[in-house]
Amino acid sequence: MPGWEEIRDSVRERIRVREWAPGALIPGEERLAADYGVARATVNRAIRALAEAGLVERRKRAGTRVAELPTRRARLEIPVIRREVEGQGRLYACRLLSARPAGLPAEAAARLDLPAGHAALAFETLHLADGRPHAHEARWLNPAAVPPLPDFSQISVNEWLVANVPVVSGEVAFLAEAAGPGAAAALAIAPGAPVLVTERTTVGPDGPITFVRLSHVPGHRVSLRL
Amino acid sequence: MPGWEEIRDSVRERIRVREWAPGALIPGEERLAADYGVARATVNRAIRALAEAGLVERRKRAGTRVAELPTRRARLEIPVIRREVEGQGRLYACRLLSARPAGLPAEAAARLDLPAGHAALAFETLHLADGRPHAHEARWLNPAAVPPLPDFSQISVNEWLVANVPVVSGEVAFLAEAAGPGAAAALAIAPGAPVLVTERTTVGPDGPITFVRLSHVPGHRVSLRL
DNA sequence: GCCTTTAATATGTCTATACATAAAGCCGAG
DNA sequence: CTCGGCTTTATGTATAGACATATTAAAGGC
Repeated sequence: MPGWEEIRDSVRERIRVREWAPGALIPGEERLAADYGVARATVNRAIRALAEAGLVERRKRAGTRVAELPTRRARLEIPVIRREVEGQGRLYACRLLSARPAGLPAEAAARLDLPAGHAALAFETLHLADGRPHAHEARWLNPAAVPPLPDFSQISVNEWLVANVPVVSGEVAFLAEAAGPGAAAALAIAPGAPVLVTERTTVGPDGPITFVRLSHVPGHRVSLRL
Repeated sequence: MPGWEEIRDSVRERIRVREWAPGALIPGEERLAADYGVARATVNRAIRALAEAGLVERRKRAGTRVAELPTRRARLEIPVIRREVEGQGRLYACRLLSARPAGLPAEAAARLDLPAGHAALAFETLHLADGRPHAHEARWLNPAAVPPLPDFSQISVNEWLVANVPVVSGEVAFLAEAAGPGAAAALAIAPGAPVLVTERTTVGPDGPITFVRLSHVPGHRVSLRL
């Protein structure tokens, strides 16, 4: 008696060998349930898993069809930097370079959907791995959206936020740019060297929370498994 | 009578307001089901969704506890480039710059877990959006792992692979580097300009399939929603 | 006291059944 | 011929009950 995972695998295989071509309808749950000799709920679980993986598309009444161009989906687990570093067996440390009130620069304002110049707190942090620069963080925090701040000499801004402010939605983006003077100095690299930048915007229940730009040391790879 | 999504939201909220602190056990399914007045399966569906989102961790017998550092997960939908470009309302085109047998270079070999110099097919493709360079693709294909190849003047290598070769596992990585001479010429940018590179490795049922390096035009952002 | 076996327990899954919901397609009114 | 509304149908969700499985905690043997 097959379980839902076996049915999922079997259906995936039947799609692979083109028993059902891309774009074609596959049999309904009722039918598959009878074929496999299981209850419809079991088939539902299996096909739903394939739908979540993007291999099939389901619509009520219209049935389930094999996706035309199976969009692969990768999951990125966004790590707290400390964990990422420690996960590589290296010693983590961070230094708060500056923390001061500041108006939002245009780019941060646009990402946070707030007016440029909006009152914010600006943080600059250097993350270290084994004592050497790992990433330079520039962060703008919307004070209206977070509880009173603690003393950030003890805990990194990021970790405090992760643990204390609920996130409703957000965005992560990757881009490449030439290292700016601030980041280059902090990371001890040549200005203009290509750096991988991850930008993160998070929105909480009380509005936009924070916008972070992380400039990674050259050679850094962000990797996701499929 | 609440559905599983409402229960999921309710539990998420109760975690948010610290009714159950990070690391703490939350009540068992049986108990929650009684509290909410639903069947256990409904609670199971709700809590499982939270577990998949990384907000709680479940273990048999041990129960469900609130995750200590809620690792946010982002989903990246890896688009066929044509779709990505067309999704922005721009006209897509691609030009196959070269296609020839070649030994695997060291980097590609390492990623594919094949010996350096292993027989492969090397492709170079330029992707265009609205007639202007969008990305430069260097690809190595393991001929042993794919069916006979079609004529790639009609369809892009990528699209043919997506539609014709099943992928078992793989990896996507982002990094920044200075544009190499080949990519710089193809993209019509200054050599040494910072470019975002996405590397993709895919493995199929018959072994490693392909390794791709996509060099994007400066200013390109890859963005994921949380 | 320490190690092994056993029982208790929370989650995981399956079943059979029922009703809800969305949307495709039919059909009649205008 | 077109626009609503109705019917049909596949998926979505809920339920009570059962058994499976993984783990922990307790009981037992040495």
